[in-house]
Amino acid sequence: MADHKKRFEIIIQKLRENGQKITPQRMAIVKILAKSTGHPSVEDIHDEIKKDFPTMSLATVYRNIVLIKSLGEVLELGFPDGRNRYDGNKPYPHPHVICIKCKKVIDSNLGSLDDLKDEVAVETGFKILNHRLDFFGICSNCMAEKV
Amino acid sequence: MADHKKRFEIIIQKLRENGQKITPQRMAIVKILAKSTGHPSVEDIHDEIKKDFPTMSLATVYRNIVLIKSLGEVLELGFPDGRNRYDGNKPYPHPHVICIKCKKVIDSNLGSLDDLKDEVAVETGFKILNHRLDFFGICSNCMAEKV
DNA sequence: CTCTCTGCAAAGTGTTTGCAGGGTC
DNA sequence: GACCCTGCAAACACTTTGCAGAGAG
Repeated sequence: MADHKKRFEIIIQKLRENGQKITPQRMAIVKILAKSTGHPSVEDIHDEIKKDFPTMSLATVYRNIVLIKSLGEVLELGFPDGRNRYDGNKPYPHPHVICIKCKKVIDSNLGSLDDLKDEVAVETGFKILNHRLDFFGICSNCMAEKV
Repeated sequence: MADHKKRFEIIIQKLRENGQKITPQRMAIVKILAKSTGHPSVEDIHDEIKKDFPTMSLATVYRNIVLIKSLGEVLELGFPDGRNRYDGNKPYPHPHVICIKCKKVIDSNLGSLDDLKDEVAVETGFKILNHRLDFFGICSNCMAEKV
């Protein structure tokens, strides 16, 4: 089974277990999140779904993302421009590389921060629950453009 | 000369070099940013200054932060709760450790990410300009509280 | 049949901007 | 004296919320 198909089933299952109802809108949102390799914003998701579902409301997207986030099944990428992006395919913390020109976001597969996390915990006395590591720069496409 | 005094002079000097005028409001803002070990929000800064300067406007704080940010003399910490914090004492990227209960932010002195940055650049083809590394958790104070 | 979910519109929150008067250089 | 800066209030962008009707289980 394809990876994003699996993720879709997992999220839907988790919703069911929590007594949530499976509405068509909810399925459409989960479907996009499950294969969210493009790190869509709420508006991206809304636009995408409106193609087949013209009455879909932005509020519904927001509400469902809050819900799925509370189940730990989607990762929110806080964005400097105030437009958050979401990753429901890899909902655990992992490094992102972000182009400040075209806003493209790609995942990096490098570097576990577990050691550093432990060191920081000792240094500060915190119990570390979570982290985020983002690199900002210019992607090769944007660099190639002579603007 | 104390560290934050030095930072104050550096920022003021940089403003002068850029042809900006040194107003009392601006000095007050720079003074707080220069010793911003507490990582104040815009509202924190505004509140602090209003004690001696009751007519100080929020808009002025925002405008000055944009200006100083454009000179590279203050670091903006994007916050999940949408209330940004600022560090004008160490304006270069460095790891932060954030308590999700009391919102306290402290600096970590560990870990250079230069190696990782180079690896990510090779992996993705990006030219990396910047990064951010934040750990979220519970500080020892909040852990001690039986709430 | 019950109880949650949706769509709509209004309200909220943090930030930015237009304008006219005031202050720095 | 020229031009930038400030304070005020309105405008903005994103997100959240109240309500009444629709739909899942």
